[in-house]
Amino acid sequence: MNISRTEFANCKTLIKHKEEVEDVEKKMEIEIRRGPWTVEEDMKLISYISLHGEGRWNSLSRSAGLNRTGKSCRLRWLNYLRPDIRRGDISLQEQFIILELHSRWGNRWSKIAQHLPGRTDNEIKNYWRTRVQKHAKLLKCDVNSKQFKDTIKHLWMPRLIERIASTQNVEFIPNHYSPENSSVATATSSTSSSESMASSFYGGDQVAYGTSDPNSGNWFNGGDAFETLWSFDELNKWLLQ
DNA sequence: AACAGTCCCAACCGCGAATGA
DNA sequence: CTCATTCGCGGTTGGGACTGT
Repeated sequence: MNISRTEFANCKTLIKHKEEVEDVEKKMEIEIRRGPWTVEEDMKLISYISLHGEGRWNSLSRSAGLNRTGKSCRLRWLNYLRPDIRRGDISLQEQFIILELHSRWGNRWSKIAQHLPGRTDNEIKNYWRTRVQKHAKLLKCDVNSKQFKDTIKHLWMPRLIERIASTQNVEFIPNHYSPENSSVATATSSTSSSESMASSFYGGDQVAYGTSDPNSGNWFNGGDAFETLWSFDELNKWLLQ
């Protein structure tokens, strides 16, 4: 077994630390709060961060007077309380981006989330697990199988493009569009490939639409469940071809 | 109305990596 | 170099909401 010195040291530290924490918690009967956050806790966290900023979560938790772990505070802030969190249904465009980026990077939720302003990795992960995996289950195929990936690439994504093109004007193309990325113009017509559409939306590997205002009526809005894009029978027929 | 089954999401957990003393 | 602490990621789960019978 190959293990680096650092890894070995980390293992030892982890075990020792865990034992110590458990020991102290037992002895002192410290009541670390778990479960759903109360309004008061939220207010404490928000007001503390607005005054002192985020980071150093363990000490932040103590200083803010919260009987929570630093981890719990961080999660609550990042996934729920942050002011730039975008709520509501995942739009068609966002669905498209998730499908496209997942096909490239797999379960790299945080990386995918970087390309969806206001969406958290947790939200995207939940979306994938509840919606996309549900379809794979219905079709009785593995979500990582080539068959299912092909379904996404050749059926779902083109359908999404059609729907997006039919519901959006050219004016609603992403605001990072530039003349050198002229594929966008054709991408919004029904004959484009999903690849060119994808690159037009999120600018390849760069975060290209970070300036989109989540609250304005831009191309991000107008969510629509992708279940409405096709029927289950239709999907099944395609799979059996 | 009552119950059972399913869906969905907030929150937790374990782990590895990074950072600082 | 070692040890302690913190951060961030991906996987999992508990329970409320919703839907069907």
